[in-house]
Amino acid sequence: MFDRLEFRQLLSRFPPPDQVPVQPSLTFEAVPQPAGLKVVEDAAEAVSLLAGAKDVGVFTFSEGVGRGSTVLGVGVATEQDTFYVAKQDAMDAIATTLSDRPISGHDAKETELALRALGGGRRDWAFSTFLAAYLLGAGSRDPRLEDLAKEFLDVSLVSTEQLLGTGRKARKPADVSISEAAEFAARRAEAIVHLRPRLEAEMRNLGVDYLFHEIELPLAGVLADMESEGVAIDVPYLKEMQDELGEQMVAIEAEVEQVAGQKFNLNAPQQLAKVLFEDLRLPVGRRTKTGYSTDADTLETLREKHPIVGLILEHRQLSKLKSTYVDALPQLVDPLSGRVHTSFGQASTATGRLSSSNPNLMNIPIRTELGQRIRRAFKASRPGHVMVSADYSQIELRIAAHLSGDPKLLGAFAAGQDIHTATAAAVFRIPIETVDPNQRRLAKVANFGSIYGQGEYGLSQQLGITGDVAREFLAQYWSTYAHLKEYLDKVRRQAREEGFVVSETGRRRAIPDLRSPNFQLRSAAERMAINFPMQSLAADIIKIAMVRLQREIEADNIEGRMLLQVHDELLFEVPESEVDQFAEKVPRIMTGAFELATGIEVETKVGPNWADMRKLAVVRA
DNA sequence: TGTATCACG
DNA sequence: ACGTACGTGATACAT
Repeated sequence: MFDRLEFRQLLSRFPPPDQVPVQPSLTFEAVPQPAGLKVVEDAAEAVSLLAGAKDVGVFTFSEGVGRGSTVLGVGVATEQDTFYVAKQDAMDAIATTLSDRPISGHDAKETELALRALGGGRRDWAFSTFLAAYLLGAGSRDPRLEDLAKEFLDVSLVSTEQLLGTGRKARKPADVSISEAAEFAARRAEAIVHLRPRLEAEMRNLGVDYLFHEIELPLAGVLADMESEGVAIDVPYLKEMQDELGEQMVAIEAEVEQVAGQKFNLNAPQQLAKVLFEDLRLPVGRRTKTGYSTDADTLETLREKHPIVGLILEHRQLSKLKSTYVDALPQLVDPLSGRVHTSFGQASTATGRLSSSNPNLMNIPIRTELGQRIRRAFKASRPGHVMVSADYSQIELRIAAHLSGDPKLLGAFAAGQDIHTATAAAVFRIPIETVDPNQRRLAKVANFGSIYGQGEYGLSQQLGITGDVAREFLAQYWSTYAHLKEYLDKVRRQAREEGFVVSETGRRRAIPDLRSPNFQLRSAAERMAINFPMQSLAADIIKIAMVRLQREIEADNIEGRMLLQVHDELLFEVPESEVDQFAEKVPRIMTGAFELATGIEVETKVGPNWADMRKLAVVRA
């Protein structure tokens, strides 16, 4: 998103909010000349070098990433010393000694996992250059330590690419000499210690210090816990499904060959487009950069025109779900734990949401019958345990009501009404009891569209109605929620003036295209600006809840564990004996995480797996 | 490496 | 007249 993170430039796009005092000048003492770098072999000596240090910076040098990595050495820096430890007993001693004191690192979650692998316990983190840079830059790319050191310290660190090389000349971390590894890791630890006061000042200046200390930094440890915990999947069950789906796909492929009169690769959009639009002469819909679009929306409009279309849509679904989940998940089971361990991205989104990768457990299917079958594979595996889930109801629309103060929207939430039904009643001016399912569907699409900045055309496409009908519907919608409209217009206007947006918690997003002369780019930027305050506050509310929940779970010394977060949902694996405790704890903390004018509603469920769950309670507070 | 597609909130 | 809903990550294909 941002070309080679130009932090100074970025910061200039982020003037501080009025209520935060502007520091007259952010100047710092010069970075001390690099001190002599020691390679320490003796465990007792390594530990003694930590005595009396105010801050300890740590950079672990590992083979592999995340949980499964092997730590090859640890770079450590204090105000006095910079050293590197590569001998196992000395690394273990360092990790243990650092267990009971806050330390500074680059990526706190990754370093935490590495230190735990060395036998260190949980710790509180004092600082993370990675998370600070994320909050300062609000970019969507992973902030790199060498860029920060260059920008804020004018120090050139050896980059990972320089150390290991790229392409076929690349070498493994294990093949790096001790002295090179020491220079790499210890200088990084040193840079972390030197960066800390500078980045802390920048964060205070920008008003993101609350977010940093109260949310992101403690969350890093929670995410490390969740990644370590993992989630069990039923591998034999998925293997069975693999065969079944494979057979179904082969059958459909044969049918398609019959109907089309030729054999081709159904997964290749270009081949498919040729068959549909040239050979079978079906009416062309949307176009892409490279040719005819064959996406599901387009194919759906052709369903009645030719029997091949339905077959292709079915094959698409099977192929997607089989390759992405049924085939992939069993291969990602960790042989040691027997579970899958995702990686949560804590600094990879522009809105403050988390992301999940390797595997992505935030997009496990749920909407279709086949999707439900896949979700069923995620199960409570420990004896006597069950899954408990808790999700926020309509959190973004509640936030929209809260931020806009729209009386109609607030009133509907206050009355405990189904928000889409209430919207339909108001827009169609009919009694709420008489709203039919189609009217509710229209209202639901409009409600979601409004928080994404959707316009008339988008709505008409989404609903399959004409532009005229969409215009009339939207006119009624916006006259119903006139205050919401006013609020969204204000966000758009202010964003355009300032070039960035700020959330309730102080989270920021720079959107340079807000000033683009190009209508299309500018419009897209405005939609991002409109959505940001709602999506990002929702992200922060659940993050606050996660931090508080994990603290309470630890303090109460109970067995149940937080496993996953999926934007507005938390998933736990708990002993049956603790279900009542979680059913009280989880909604209390989730609803108490932030005060919204609408109140917050949380629904809890329990069951043997992630698909078959019965409702426990709906808690409003 | 880029594009199209589609899984989720 | 423009083009058309926000935020992600994984897969397969084509280059």
